[in-house]
Amino acid sequence: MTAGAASGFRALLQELQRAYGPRHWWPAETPFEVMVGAVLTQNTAWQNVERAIDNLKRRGTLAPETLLALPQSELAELIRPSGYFNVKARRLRHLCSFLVDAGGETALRQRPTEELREALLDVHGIGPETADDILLYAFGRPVFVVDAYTRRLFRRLGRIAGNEGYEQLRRLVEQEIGADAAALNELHALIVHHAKAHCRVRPECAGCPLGGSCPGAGEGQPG
DNA sequence: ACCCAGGGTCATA
DNA sequence: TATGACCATGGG
Repeated sequence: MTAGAASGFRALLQELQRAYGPRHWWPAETPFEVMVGAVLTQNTAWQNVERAIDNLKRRGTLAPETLLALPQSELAELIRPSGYFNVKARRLRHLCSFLVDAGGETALRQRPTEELREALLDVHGIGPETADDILLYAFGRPVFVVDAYTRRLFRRLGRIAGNEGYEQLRRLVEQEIGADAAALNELHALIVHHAKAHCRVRPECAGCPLGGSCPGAGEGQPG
C-alpha cells in the first residue's frame, strides 16, 4: 500500500493527484504574470512574491512596455517585498527587453521549444529553472521543472543519488513522462504542493499521502 | 536569534 | 567542474 510512488514518475503523479487533486498551476492571470513571478520567486517564498506582483498590478505596470517605462529605482521599490529587489529589478528589465525585442508573446509562441529555451537562457538573470517555468507555465511547452523540492523528494524516494545536474534530472523525468505538457505541469505543481503541505521539518512525516514510500521522517533536512 | 524560501551570477581554485 | 559569496525580504 506504500509502494506505488516509488515505481515511477507516472505512478508518483497519480498518487499525488489522488491525494491532492488538480493544482491548476501557475497562480497567475496572464502568461506575462507567470514570467514575472518566475523571476521574482527565485529563492524566495511565494507569499512575498504575491505582494510584489500586487504592487505592480495596482501600479498598472504588469506589462512589458509599462514596466520598462519605470525607472529602475521605482521598479525596485515596487518589488521590494520579494527580496533581492535590486538584482530582480534588473532581471525583470532584461526579461521585458527580450520580450519586446523578440516581437512579443505572439511571435515567441511561433518558435520551437528548444530554440525558445536557448533564447530564454540567453537572458541575463534567467537560469534553467526560471526558463522552464516560463516554457511550461507561460507557453505550455512539455518541459519538466526541476527545483529544490524535486531534488529532495526524488532523493528521498531513492530515484536519484542527489548529485545529478539540472539537465540530467529534467531529461530523466521528461523521458519517462513523455512530451505531455499537462502531466509535466501537474507533476511539478503537485511536488511543490506536497512539499509545502507535508515535508517541512518535523520528527515524522505525519499524514504524508506517500506514506512509507516518502521517507522524509527524521531526515533533518529543512523544507 | 536563528533558519529558510518554488535561483542565478560572479569570482576563485 | 566545483565550491563560496552575494543578493534581501518576511514567516516560522
